[in-house]
Amino acid sequence: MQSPSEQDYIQQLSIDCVIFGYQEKQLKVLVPKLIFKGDFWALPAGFIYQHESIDEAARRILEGRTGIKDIYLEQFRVFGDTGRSNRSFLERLIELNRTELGDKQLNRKEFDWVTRRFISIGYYALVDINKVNPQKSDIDASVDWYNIRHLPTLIMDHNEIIENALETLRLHLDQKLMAFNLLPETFTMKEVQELYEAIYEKPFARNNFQKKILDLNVLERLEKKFTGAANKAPYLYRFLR
Amino acid sequence: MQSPSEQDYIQQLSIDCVIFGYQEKQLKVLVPKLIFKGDFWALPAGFIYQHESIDEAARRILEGRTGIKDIYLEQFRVFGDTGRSNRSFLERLIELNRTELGDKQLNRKEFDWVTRRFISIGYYALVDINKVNPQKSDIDASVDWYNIRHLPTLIMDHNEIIENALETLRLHLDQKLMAFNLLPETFTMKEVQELYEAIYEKPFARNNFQKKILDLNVLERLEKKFTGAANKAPYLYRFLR
DNA sequence: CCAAAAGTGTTACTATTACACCCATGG
DNA sequence: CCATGGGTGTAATAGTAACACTTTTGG
Repeated sequence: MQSPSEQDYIQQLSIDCVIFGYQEKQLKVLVPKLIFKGDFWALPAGFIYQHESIDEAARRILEGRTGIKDIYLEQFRVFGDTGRSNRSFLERLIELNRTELGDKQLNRKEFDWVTRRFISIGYYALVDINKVNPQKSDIDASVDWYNIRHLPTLIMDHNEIIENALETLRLHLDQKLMAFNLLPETFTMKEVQELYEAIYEKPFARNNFQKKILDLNVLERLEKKFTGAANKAPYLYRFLR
Repeated sequence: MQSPSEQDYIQQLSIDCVIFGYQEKQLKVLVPKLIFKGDFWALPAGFIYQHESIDEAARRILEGRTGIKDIYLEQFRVFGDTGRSNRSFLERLIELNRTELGDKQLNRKEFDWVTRRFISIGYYALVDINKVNPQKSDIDASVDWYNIRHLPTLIMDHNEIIENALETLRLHLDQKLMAFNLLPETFTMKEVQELYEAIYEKPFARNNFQKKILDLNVLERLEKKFTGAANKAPYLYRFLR
């Protein structure tokens, strides 16, 4: 693999992705953990090739981490404070991994490239968690889904970026009808409600919620879902359009 | 003045500013016209120094064009398509200005720098039009306020950027209570209403509008404003907080 | 005293929230 | 036939839009 500094990237500009998923009534974020000693977690990120648009770059980064092509994604903010540099984090990483890094020492050019000030475009993505096969990059020890309220402390301002993504998600959820991107192909109304409750961290009244969602006229009612439970079987729905 | 390529800017990243003002019941945008032959209009723009945040850069650019320091501004979107380059526009400009450019020929290095692909962060600003003293840069023939519905055709995607800024302005106007940034220190309720009508391009009912705005509890009612007209004098208001 | 425009109150409508009831399901 | 959870209808409330009336102002 070519090192970043040798590739034809836009300089000092990166993309950070907040990948949202939903499972077991919890809103989750896909966060890789780095292979190095010292417990470093960092958002999936990447750079922009000269020949691709920023949306294409975000799509490429997301496909690399999730294995899926058609992903709902949206830019939500640029993070451009002067303090945004990998330097302090990388120095600590090198300090803690001196022995392991001995042979495959980062060369000077590489170190300078990645420790310069970076301005980052924040993208968030909504995926059906069941369709995702989390992919490790060559510096990831693991890639896991974390409940948004039980995240580890990530590097730099990545926790703040996630919080910012969540705020934007809440603001635009109804307006752009994007919630259904987090659900499987078919789902019950209760599942939609629990998803909303996970996102907004507050309860909704069952009957009013159903009315509100159905009044959007974007759901097709399918057959009933028999679970074997001793109660009325709920309908399944599919998202249209 | 140093040429861009010699300065310590972030590469291939620019800031485009949509400066909104309000006058004579019209929403206006401050647009400079370039000195070159061929009628080129371009949004106030600039680059980001290594030592300043993107917000600071936007503030610097805005202060340079308006002469005022404390400006309400907000980033609203990144424009990052691959086609975004000054090349075609600059080639046409050079073609049309061959004779004039003869002596002060752009050098190759300079041309290469400014014709590379650029990714631009869009900021919009809201100003009290009476406080602004439009400043020409050294390549501006004039800087004028244009009614947002009677804009000239600007270079590149700048018309699209303005339309995008307006959409964001509409979306966040009430939520962030920013309308008052477009008005002078004191104003009548009718002026607020006409401002809203200019922004949303639709009429509002007078009495309901008054109630809505007063219910925000952010206005202080001052003395009456006597214009000499043969009708009840309206109150003046001041924005609080 | 009149026209014009501002202030305010009152009613009608609509959307949201709260409450209530009935129905399907499997043990 | 009972407990459980789902579907739906109705009443109460709040928020918005429409309408009406009164007041102030200078000629």
